[in-house]
Amino acid sequence: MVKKFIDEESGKVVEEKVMNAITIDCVIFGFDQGKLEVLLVEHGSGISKGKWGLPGGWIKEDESIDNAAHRVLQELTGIEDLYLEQLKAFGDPKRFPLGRVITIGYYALIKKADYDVKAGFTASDAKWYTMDQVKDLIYDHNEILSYSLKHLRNRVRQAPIGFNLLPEKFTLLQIMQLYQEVLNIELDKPNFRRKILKMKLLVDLKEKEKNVSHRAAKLYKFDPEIYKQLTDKGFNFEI
Amino acid sequence: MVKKFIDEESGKVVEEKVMNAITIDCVIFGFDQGKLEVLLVEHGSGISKGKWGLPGGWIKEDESIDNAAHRVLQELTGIEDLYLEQLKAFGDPKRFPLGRVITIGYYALIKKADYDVKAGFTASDAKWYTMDQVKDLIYDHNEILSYSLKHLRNRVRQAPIGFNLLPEKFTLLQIMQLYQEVLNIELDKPNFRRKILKMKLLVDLKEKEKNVSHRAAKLYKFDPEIYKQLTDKGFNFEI
DNA sequence: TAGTATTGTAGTCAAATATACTATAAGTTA
DNA sequence: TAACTTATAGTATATTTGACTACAATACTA
Repeated sequence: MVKKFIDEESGKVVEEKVMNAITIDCVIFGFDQGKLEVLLVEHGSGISKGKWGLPGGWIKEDESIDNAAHRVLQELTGIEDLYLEQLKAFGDPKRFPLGRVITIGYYALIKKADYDVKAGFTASDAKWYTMDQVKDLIYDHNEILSYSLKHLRNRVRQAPIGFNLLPEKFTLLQIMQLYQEVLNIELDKPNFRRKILKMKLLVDLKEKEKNVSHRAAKLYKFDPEIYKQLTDKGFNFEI
Repeated sequence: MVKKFIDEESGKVVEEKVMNAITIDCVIFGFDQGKLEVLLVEHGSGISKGKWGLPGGWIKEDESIDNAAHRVLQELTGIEDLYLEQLKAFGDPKRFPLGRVITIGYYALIKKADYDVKAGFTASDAKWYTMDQVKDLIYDHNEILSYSLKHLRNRVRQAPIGFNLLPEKFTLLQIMQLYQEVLNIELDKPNFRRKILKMKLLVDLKEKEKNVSHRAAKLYKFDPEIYKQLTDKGFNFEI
């Protein structure tokens, strides 16, 4: 690991405390068949070869951290527009075995049904894991993952971000199952319907789901514009 | 700004993208006479001489980010135990005029009445500002400050952290005024009393305030142990 | 084609909570 | 002692939540 560096102007070696290696690591959440999933990658080389971890990368000199995260995700998944939010920085001096590396954790929510996320992966393998399938990850990635889940559980109740895990068009039951899974709670169907419809946040698409072996449910979509108008009027999303 | 560095093993100059200068900046909140305040420092030297900004410092090679933040605050204020939480990392490539510096923002809540916070400041001057007194700060510190205020407003409603801004012993009116100030809302006295007392979170100290020119109010304190017991039973703090 | 299973959707009712008040007590100050 | 300020108790109404019942619509299957 790098420990000394050169000051460009003076040419002298500068104290090592100023500089740090810094990376991005991203928790990519998906939702499939009622289960919350996370996308992990297998490391193809280096000391952690064969182990699984969060997808990540370096921050370039001329890009913002958010841009770096977007770029890394775009390279990995091919998806341009996804929900992406910074979690926090993780910087235990021993988190990376070969030296001091600070990482900035992000989490992303993607509409798994609408994309083939693994398209962008090349050398290393990538795989979806349900939360209880996740075992030992490299470095402190288990900590980052559990922190992000905790964070997601808070955020999902305060802001309408859960929709980013569902297809563009969804049924009320799908949202409810999403909340049940993410928050690990049981919800009452009629009560949940009433609560979410009363917000007047969802657009009734006047369509019904197809190819289901039961009575087809109405399809809705989430409209960010409507949400903005509501919040401007003082509306506060809460589940 | 430093742009190249040496790999210790090979002795070669390594690509510059890997390393970054990284700092801590801390928003220190206080509460005095019904007003939320923030502690700013005047820069005594360098390109930002004479300007005001958030207190900050470098992260050392062998300390965690949290420890760095604690150390920086301890050096500045002399206070060991204060409420300190990481906000997020700020990394716009242009945020620092002389080169790429990523900063990790923290915010702290201190019991202003119980300490003389400015004791630790030496060279540079330090001063408390109410939120509306804050003008142009250096770099992106206005952004960090406004982000931290937004974050505080969310957190203060979800967790009993507001008490960290009050003296050890406080009255119900003091808490209420704190919430009114931080959240910028009006509250009803009897209703607020009932709500907070019903939580059974506060310890009645069987004491009354002194030297007040009106009927003295009962004093209470916040007990983290009680809060822990309540949360273990499923209690959820919410204002 | 009748029956059964599954999910969607509407409605009811009591309990809990929030909100807007009024009233009074206990002090301080003039 | 009167006027004033703040603490504290209480009340009445609206709103929300939670548990539950009922029934409609559709698909499958015997």
